[in-house]
Amino acid sequence: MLNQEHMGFRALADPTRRDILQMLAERDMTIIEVAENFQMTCAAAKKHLLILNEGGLINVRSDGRTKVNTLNVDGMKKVFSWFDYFDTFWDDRLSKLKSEIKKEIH
Amino acid sequence: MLNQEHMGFRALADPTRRDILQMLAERDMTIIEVAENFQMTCAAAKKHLLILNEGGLINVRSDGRTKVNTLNVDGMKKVFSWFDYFDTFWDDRLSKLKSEIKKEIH
DNA sequence: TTTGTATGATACTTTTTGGTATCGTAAATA
DNA sequence: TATTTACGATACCAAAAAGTATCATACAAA
Repeated sequence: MLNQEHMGFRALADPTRRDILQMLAERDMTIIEVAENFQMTCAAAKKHLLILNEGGLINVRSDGRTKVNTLNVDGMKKVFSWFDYFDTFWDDRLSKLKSEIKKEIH
Repeated sequence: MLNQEHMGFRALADPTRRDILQMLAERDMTIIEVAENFQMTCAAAKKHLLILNEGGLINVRSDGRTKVNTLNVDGMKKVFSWFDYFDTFWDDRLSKLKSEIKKEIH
């Protein structure tokens, strides 16, 4: 196991885990719900959730006797911000934002 | 092999490959230069460059008898834009950008 | 106790990573 | 022209990491 950044990228390398994250962006889910939605066993879902957790991309909260998995926005931001290094290449994205903001101002 | 998006994320899963990308953001490099910079054999470097290429994150251009590896900005943007799905969670990042752009305008 | 939830522990297979060794080719030069 | 050299591609192998599948366990609540 390397650092947190690496674990985040590693967690994102799997398509199922990326889909789980997008679903968690919509609503919190128990492990059972994840397993049902992605047609896998509970044990398999557990592993994906564990890796997502180790990557700091999700949190787990106890709610009575069930556990609820939620998106960890800060963890997502950290991975997202790795791309900051390439900011100089994002000009069009920036200029798009600029024109939108100018519209907003006027 | 799945789709291009997946190959992009897969390519980013390795720390060495992320470092290679950051270096390519600074300057183009031959395979030999990559191998030297990361203290690995040419064969190992070749494999990383191949995976980066399959992920659409780099391009290779022939220059005389040497081959030059360059950052593929469009490919990088495609992976980067996967995070658009989570835009609603990025508010503070957006407002930070906004205030910077407003400063720039005035 | 039984049931629904969740976790742990293995065992097995596949993929990834990096090494050595080899081969091909284009260009410079003796 | 023949040879050497630089650059790079490929094949094969071993170790490590990751993915998959199954079975056993824990535990609270009805």
